[in-house]
Amino acid sequence: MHDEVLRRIHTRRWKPGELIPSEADLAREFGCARATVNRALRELAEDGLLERRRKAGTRVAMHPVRKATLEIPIIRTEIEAKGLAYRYSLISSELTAPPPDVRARMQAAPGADMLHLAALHLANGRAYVFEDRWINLQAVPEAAEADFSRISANEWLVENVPFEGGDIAFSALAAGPREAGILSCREGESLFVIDRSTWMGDATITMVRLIFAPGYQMHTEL
Amino acid sequence: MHDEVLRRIHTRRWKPGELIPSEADLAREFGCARATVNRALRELAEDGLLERRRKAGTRVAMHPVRKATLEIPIIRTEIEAKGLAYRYSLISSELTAPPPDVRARMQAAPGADMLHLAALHLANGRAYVFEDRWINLQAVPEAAEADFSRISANEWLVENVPFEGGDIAFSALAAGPREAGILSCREGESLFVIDRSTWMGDATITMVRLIFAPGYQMHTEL
DNA sequence: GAGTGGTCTAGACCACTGT
DNA sequence: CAGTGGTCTAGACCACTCC
Repeated sequence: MHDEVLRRIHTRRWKPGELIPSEADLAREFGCARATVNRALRELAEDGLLERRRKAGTRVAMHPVRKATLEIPIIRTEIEAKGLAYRYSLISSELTAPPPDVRARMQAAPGADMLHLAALHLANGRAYVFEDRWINLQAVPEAAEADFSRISANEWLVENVPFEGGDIAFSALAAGPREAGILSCREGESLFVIDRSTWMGDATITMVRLIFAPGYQMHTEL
Repeated sequence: MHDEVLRRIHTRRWKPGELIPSEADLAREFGCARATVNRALRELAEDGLLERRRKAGTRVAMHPVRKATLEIPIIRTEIEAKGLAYRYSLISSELTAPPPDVRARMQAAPGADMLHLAALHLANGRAYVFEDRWINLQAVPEAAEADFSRISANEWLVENVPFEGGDIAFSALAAGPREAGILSCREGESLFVIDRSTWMGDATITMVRLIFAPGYQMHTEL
């Protein structure tokens, strides 16, 4: 069912922009229940291949906005999945007041201290990614007790703190003196960067910047 | 239903790694049909929050591999969605034999020419992204007739050529002389890059490298 | 073998929305 | 207001996989 509809889209029997038969008609044509048709069409709509509106019917998407699904793994898992040896090193950990931009984006109380961590993840002994993170202790008080010299905040948070949502931004950054020193690369080299923040309820839990060593590629399929 | 299960995960009433009741049990508890429970749990499993195995049952994911869904829009649409004026400029178009790495990745016949395009997309008159693309004319012969000085290959392909899948890689690149010239930036500046290829059946349709002007961020939510 | 999820059927009511 | 998709019920059979 799902596959047959997909075939009709790919073979252009149903062309982009075209209205396709209603669920009831398709159920009759395929000799199956409407629920089956509904599920197939709903899945294809979630994949961006169909556009559905009540009363108006179902159309083949004019511009199939393909959605790439990025899996965001724990860094240790990502490195070990490549068959490399993982090592982790805490660079610094301090309780301090965040700079204004961080405080603003985390909607934190003016006087409150936060946990600021810097750490390096290594693959086969070579710098892989530098993690610069702020943790909101008002939202996650138990983070004050965690031993981030043993386990990375990345891993500890995923295992211990549930979250409802967050946002991610990907960009490129030229290595400054600090990044060059930590990642053992030349100043000015082009580095891949992920900025991420996660929230639960109305509290921002953590903000992190991941700066990857030169040559890093993030890969996914369509 | 879906939301209530989500609540139980977030409030840790069901903890990571824990086995939750079977669909039949939950249907009794919630006083609803098993199909309803099934749909809710299936969706949460697709989001990476649950792990399901026949006979073994359903568990709360230990490491909730959150999946960020990237929407890959047409460049014109992306620029216009930001409220900026879109302009497009074809830099070069030639029919030529691809370099060995391109030919290898596209699994093309040794002697075959391909269409090689270079183009610039502008937002409010400023360089936004440089598009360097190869199109496999064996897979898409009608591309030879298209007028890529009028419509970008990006847009033409999305509208005219269906595809089954592809892969995307994101990385960072230091601007060389060519990129600096085209994107009006300094040599050595750090640029965000997307490499994408798409296929249909067993033929690779196109390979494209998108090099974005400095400061570009790709953004999504979790 | 037994218990789980995966998928389907047949039917129902509802919510939205274009005409 | 009529037609569409959105969601649900109650029941069934099957496929897989752990024991």
